[in-house]
Amino acid sequence: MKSVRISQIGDFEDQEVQLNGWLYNKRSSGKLHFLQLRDGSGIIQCVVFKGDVAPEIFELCGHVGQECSLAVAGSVRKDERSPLGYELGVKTVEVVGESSEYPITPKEHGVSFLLDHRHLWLRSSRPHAILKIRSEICKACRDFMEERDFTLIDAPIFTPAACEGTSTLFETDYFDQKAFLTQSGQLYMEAAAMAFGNVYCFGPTFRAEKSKTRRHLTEFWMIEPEMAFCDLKKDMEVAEEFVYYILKRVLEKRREELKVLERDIEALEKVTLPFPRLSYDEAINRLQDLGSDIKWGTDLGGDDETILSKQYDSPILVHRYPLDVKAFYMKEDPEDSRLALCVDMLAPEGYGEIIGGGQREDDFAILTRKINEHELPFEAFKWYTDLRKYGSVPHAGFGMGIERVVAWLCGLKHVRETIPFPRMLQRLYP
RNA sequence: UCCGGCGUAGCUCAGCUGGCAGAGCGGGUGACUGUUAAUCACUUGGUCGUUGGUUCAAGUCCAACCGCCGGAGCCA
Repeated sequence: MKSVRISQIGDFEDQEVQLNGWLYNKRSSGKLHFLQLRDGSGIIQCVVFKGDVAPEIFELCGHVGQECSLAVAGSVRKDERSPLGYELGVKTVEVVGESSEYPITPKEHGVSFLLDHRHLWLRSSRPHAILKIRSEICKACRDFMEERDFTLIDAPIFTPAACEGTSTLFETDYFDQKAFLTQSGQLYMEAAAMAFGNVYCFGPTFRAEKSKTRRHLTEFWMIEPEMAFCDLKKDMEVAEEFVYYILKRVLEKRREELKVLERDIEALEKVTLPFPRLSYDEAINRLQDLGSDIKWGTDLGGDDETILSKQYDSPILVHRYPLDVKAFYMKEDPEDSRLALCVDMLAPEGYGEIIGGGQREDDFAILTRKINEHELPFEAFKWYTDLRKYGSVPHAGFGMGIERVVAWLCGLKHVRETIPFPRMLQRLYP
């Protein structure tokens, strides 16, 4: 008999098939058992009628536990009462693997309990929907880069030094020296951009920051494009087109999952190109008008980002922050030496920063001075300054945090649900 | 690191001015031919986070510690 996936069940109406899956839930009513079977592609109700199956099969179905794995055979039939449109009229059931007292019941659970059981929680409909959307977003990212002729260049995970200061790095032994887990692939992408033109990396990054907020993980995934012969203006255009492309893909392909998550889809459909652009100066004035006590020269706080982004339906691009609050590699604005040619993209609905990027300092003398001013070890960055000695060109790029984009598109309060196995200040298990 | 809050059954929680440890869900048994987090009956289940203190008596009051949650800073 043919084994089929639940998502394909409509192609087999009135045919006998075998389904392989796990028992999601069960209800009984005298001479009937209703088995909700889950196989990762969908959930279907399998109806076991006492008159249709052997007595020992009916008895067995009364005692199978939640998440018991089953091979169920029967006939596919259309049924208006089913959310799927079809159910299975069961002929035989075989237990593949027993399960009893499964910890995650259909009732409510707390965050800590669910995260302690993340390896099992993945089976539930909500994590399932989120991770399907994450998968779609990752694919959209790669498709966009592929279509725009970006070359995938994988950045190293072990690095000899920080790119933005050492306080937030995970340190590890590397034979007879120290190594750090990467907090960005950007510097390596700059080298690669000089070789390939347009490049990107996509992988995990690590921050040892002891931050406990809904927007932070110690291990998170970032996609970092870098473009040679590119200025801030073009950088912002690529960034907005990229985010819009991802959004459209999710709306097109993952509507069912958004519904499971009860996402306000209309809010996502309001996003249009081009995204509003605000200079840092304008943002500060705007925030002060809205009642914030923020002063020129400081970075935007979480509350400020929320207040600002709630003024718009689309993500916004805030550009040209004060040089002093930004990393050493940011290029100075030739029109105002207090400013950096950088940009942050803030997602709407208060989701905050999803992209940070900008034009890089391409002058050898200025970059060397900046490294010293930031008290960074020059030896560790010697290779990086070489890029300014041998055919330096204007170049720019950005980094997008995948988890924050997933949180925004899914409408989630906390990024811990956007990654299969979150790593946080208080969590390294499972 | 700082500021708040919470630790009671497998889970979610109630437990008042200190006086016999509780509910719902889950697990088990049974009833029911159409259930949708099924329903109904019975039943099972406890080192009240840890240590110390006050008291005739502490889940309850006090102290310290541990764990977790929320927020801030920093960032994607």
